[in-house]
Order: sequence, then structure tokens, then C-alpha cells
Amino acid sequence: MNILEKISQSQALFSKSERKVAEVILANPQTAIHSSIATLAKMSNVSEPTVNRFCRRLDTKGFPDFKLHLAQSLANGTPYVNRHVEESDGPDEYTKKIFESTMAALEVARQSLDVNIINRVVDLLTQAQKISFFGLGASASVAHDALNKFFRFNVPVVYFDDILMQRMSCMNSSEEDVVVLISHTGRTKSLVEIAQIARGNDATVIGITSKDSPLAKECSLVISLDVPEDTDMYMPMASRIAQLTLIDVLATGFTLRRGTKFRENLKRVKDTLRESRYDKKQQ
Amino acid sequence: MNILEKISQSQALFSKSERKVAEVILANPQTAIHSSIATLAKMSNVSEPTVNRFCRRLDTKGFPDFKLHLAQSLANGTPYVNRHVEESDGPDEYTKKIFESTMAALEVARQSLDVNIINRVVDLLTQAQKISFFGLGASASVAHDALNKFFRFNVPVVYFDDILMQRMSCMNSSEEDVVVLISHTGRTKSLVEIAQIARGNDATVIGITSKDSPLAKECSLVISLDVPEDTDMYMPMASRIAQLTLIDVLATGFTLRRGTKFRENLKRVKDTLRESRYDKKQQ
DNA sequence: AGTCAAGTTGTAATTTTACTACATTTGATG
DNA sequence: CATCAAATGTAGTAAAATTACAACTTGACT
Repeated sequence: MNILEKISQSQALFSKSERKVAEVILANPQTAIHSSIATLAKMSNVSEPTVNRFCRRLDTKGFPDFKLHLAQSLANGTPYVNRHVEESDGPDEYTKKIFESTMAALEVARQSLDVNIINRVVDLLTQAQKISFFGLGASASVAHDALNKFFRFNVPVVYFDDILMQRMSCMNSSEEDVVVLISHTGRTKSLVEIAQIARGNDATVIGITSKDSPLAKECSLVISLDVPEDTDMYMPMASRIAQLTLIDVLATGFTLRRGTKFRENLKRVKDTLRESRYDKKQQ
Repeated sequence: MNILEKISQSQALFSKSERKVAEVILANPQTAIHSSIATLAKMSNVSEPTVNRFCRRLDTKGFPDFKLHLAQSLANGTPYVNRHVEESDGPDEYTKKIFESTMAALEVARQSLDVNIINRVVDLLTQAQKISFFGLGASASVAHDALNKFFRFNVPVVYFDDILMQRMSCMNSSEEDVVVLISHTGRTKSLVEIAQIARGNDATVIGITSKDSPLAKECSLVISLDVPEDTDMYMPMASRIAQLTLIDVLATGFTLRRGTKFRENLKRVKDTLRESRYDKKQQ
């Protein structure tokens, strides 16, 4: 885990002087990694051994090891998850925080992914007669996006954001069909029911949802995507982005499986759009 | 620049013994960051000062500083932009590449954003009588997502993915209305026309699009979002994610502007969903 | 309030680590 | 093969981190 997050979360664990050290480091981590233990001790108004004890409390081997961890946290593009937006934040602050926590969430999501399952899902998708993408609420737009991607592959794709249409569509599904259900929580009742209907018609049901959820239990195959969600805002944010990126991965896997010739087909689809656009040169 | 890459590229610069050091480090960088200069010297069969000289040749201040740089290169989640998916990539490789390049794209997008414009857009959105989100193709799902977010704020929000509906909606817009148009290229003809119609009806038109595009020219205010897009795949991927994250930023700015009391309102909206879900405990 | 124990913090000595100055080696060139 | 510059190593020095221990807080219980 990112050591900066760990510091801000472990406040309770620290003693008074250790907290002083934590403050100084959090306030200026860049300076911290370039300081010696003596300098840092002086900056925090504590003794050197206190800094050392602080490092060990964070399960590092000592000060140099701690600096290594800190350096990694500070590495470009390794933002910390727990940058919650606060009431007092200005536009520059909340913009930065949201982007950074989104990136961090992607990193976490990537690590939680099971590549073998992705591979099998790509297999199933390439062999499907018809692919359906269903989601509700925030996940509806993800399904919508998936439609947009897979539509270009010249495969029968279906997307509905209406529960009844989703049900009817699943009623008519058959063994060769793949139904992809998207839900962050995996606890949306009507989606679970749809999974059951689809399974009842022998369709392959793939869930993009969280592990061990009711929806996951009803699926033939689950891509579990555990994303740290900032619940302060009462809106799904990072989970959606992770789902979309996963869709990108699946779509990419799909095109790779289909080979180069198929890729040319994609280019043609894209070229078709040209007429609807203003030429780049003409501006 | 990543110091590991730098080492492998600077081979010519090194002396014979220094190259030995480079080899050992490249072979096992994880070990290197946890070794002292003495251990590393022994592993490379060179003297300690040689290791030190090696570090300085790479423009670091000395061995400890070098280790810091190395640690940063090794931090996971340090994405390189130029990780294009290749024909021969397996699932683990393309998954990693897509996630990493998405993260990198977000970082680039964040840096290209103008915070002042974001602030003004948030201003306009909070004051709007009605907010419309329109996009076509891949950007339609982004607009769809925006609907989902702003809908929770108890503001009149409109979203259509049908050109005619979009036009009609804009025809009826007025001075107090804000129309948000989303397009990566900014060269989709019908969207440009819609911008003109909306402007003609005195609505405020906000573009989430690329700078200097035809669409940008027709907007009252443009949030330009320049994203490095992997064109190999002929599909918009990173641009969409950046747009969505921007929507998150706008939505967050919106709620912050409205204050704490408003946030409680959001919680109520979320709680309303409970009935449609399976309880967490019951599983 | 006084005492004691547990926990916290600092001082000073010790050990480890990195760096510097200088000596030796290597190998290329006339 | 003599010479010189570049490369490498040796040994000493300086700096940094860690340890052991002493002094000081804190708060519970008599």
C-alpha cells in the first residue's frame, strides 16, 4: 500500500512526537526524501531516534528503507487513493484530487483483475452469435459504451437501459449468446433476475461486478473488479472508469483475436464517419 | 526520465566496470534498491567507488540518491504513455498496457486542463435553469453518464443521443440554459450545427472538445482536453475516460458550490436506491 | 496527593554506510 | 618499451543511521 496513505491513516497509531514527524513529511514529502534523518528530526523538532521509531512503526526496516517507500509513493503517476475532496477545496485542488484518485483506482483495479478470466471472456465473446450489454443507473452508460465499441466489430450487439427490454431480450437468448451484465455493487435486483432469465435460456452470462455479490453468484463467469470508491460524494466515479477501461481491454482482446485482416475492417468503419465530419485541414 | 531506461540506453557512456554494475542492476533492480553500496560492489565484482562513480554518471548526487531514483522507476503504476498494444501481446500484456496508457492519458489530460475555465463552467452550471448534455458516437455514452450524475442534483437535465431530438431541444432553449456538447475531435458536423442553434437561442454553450476545433469555435466556453489517443486500435479509448473524469470534476465542483446541505440531498437520492437492491448483509 | 508502571522521548556511544584523496593498474600511442 | 591518461582500487575519513540506556511523562490505583 502507498506509504503516504498509510501515514495519514495511521495517525491513531502514532505517539505525539511521531505525529509531528508525520505532519512534516505529509506537508512536504519531496523534501523528506532528500533529507537525512538528522535534518528531518530538526524540522519536526524531535530527536533522531524518534524519526527512526516512526519509520519502524510503518513496518519499514529503518529510515533509508522508509525513504525508498516514500520515493515510490511519490513516483510520477502513482497518486494516492485517499485524496478525498474537502469542503474547502478550490477548483485546482478538487480537479487534481479527482484525477489522481481515478488513476489510483485504475491501478488498484488492474491488480485485482484475473487475466485468465479475461482471456476466457474474450474467447466467449469472439465465439458469440449475439452479445448483449446491460447495466442500470451509472452502469448503463458503461453498457452503452460497450455497445459503441463492439458495434464496430460487425457482430450482432444489443444494448438496452430499459428493464423490460432487457428481460425480453434475455427471454429470446439462446446457447450461442453472451450476455454481459455490468453492476458495481452486484446487488441490483432486476439485474440479478435478468442473469437468471438468461441462464435459464442457456445463454452465457458474464458479470462485470464485485466478487461474491448476488449477481456474481448467478453468472457463468465473473470479472471481479474491486475498486476503492470515494463514498463521500455519493456518486459512482472510479468504479465506472475501471469498468470502461475493462471494456477497452475486452474490445482490444477481441480485435487481437480476430487478427490483422479484421483490424482493416475497423479502419473502414472509422473512415465511414469521415463524411459526417469537418475535414481536419479545412477546420 | 525513467532511470532504468536511462541505464540501458547509456551503455556507451559507461566504462568496463561501470557496465558490470549496470548489468547487475538491470538484472535485478529490486535487489539493488535494498543493497548497500558495499553489497552491490561485491555483486558486480568492482570496488565501492566504482559504484559511486556509476551513480554520478547518471546525474544523481550519489548512491543513496540513485537508489531513490531507482525506487521510483520501480514503483508500480508508473505508466509510460508509449505502451502500444502489439499483435503478439497476450492478455496479461495488453491488459497492463491499456490500463497503464489510460492512466498516463489521464495524467496528460489533467495537465492540459485550465482550472479557471473549469471554475467558470461550474459557475454557469450551478446557475443554469436547465442543463443539456449532448454527444454522438463514443461521446454519447459520456453525455449519458453526465445525465446520470447531474440528474441526482435535482436540476432539470436533458440528454439525447438522437440528432433530431438534440436539435429540437436546442431550438427550445433560452438564455438561462446551458448546453454541454461533448466531442473528442470537435469536427462532428451535426454537433457543430447544434452549437449554432443553441447559441442562436441565447443559451450558453459549453464544449468539451479539442482546442481550435470547429466545434470549439462555436462555443461560449471550451474546456479543451488534449489526450494522447492510441490510434492503432481505431477506437476512442483514452479520450472517453478523460471526458468522464472531467464530468466527475464538474459534478464535484457543482456539489461543493451548493454546500453541505445539498450533499445530504444526494445521500437521500442514493438511499432511495436501497429498495431496488439486495441487502449487503443478506448477500 | 503520592507512587508506580507503562509508555514516550532524548542523549550519547556505536555501528554501518557512503565518500574522498590518493595510489596502483591498465592499455593505448608514439 | 616508455609515457601518459584513463580506469580502478585501497585505505582513511566523514556522515548517517541505529542502539542502548537514561530521563522524563502520563495516568491508574492506593
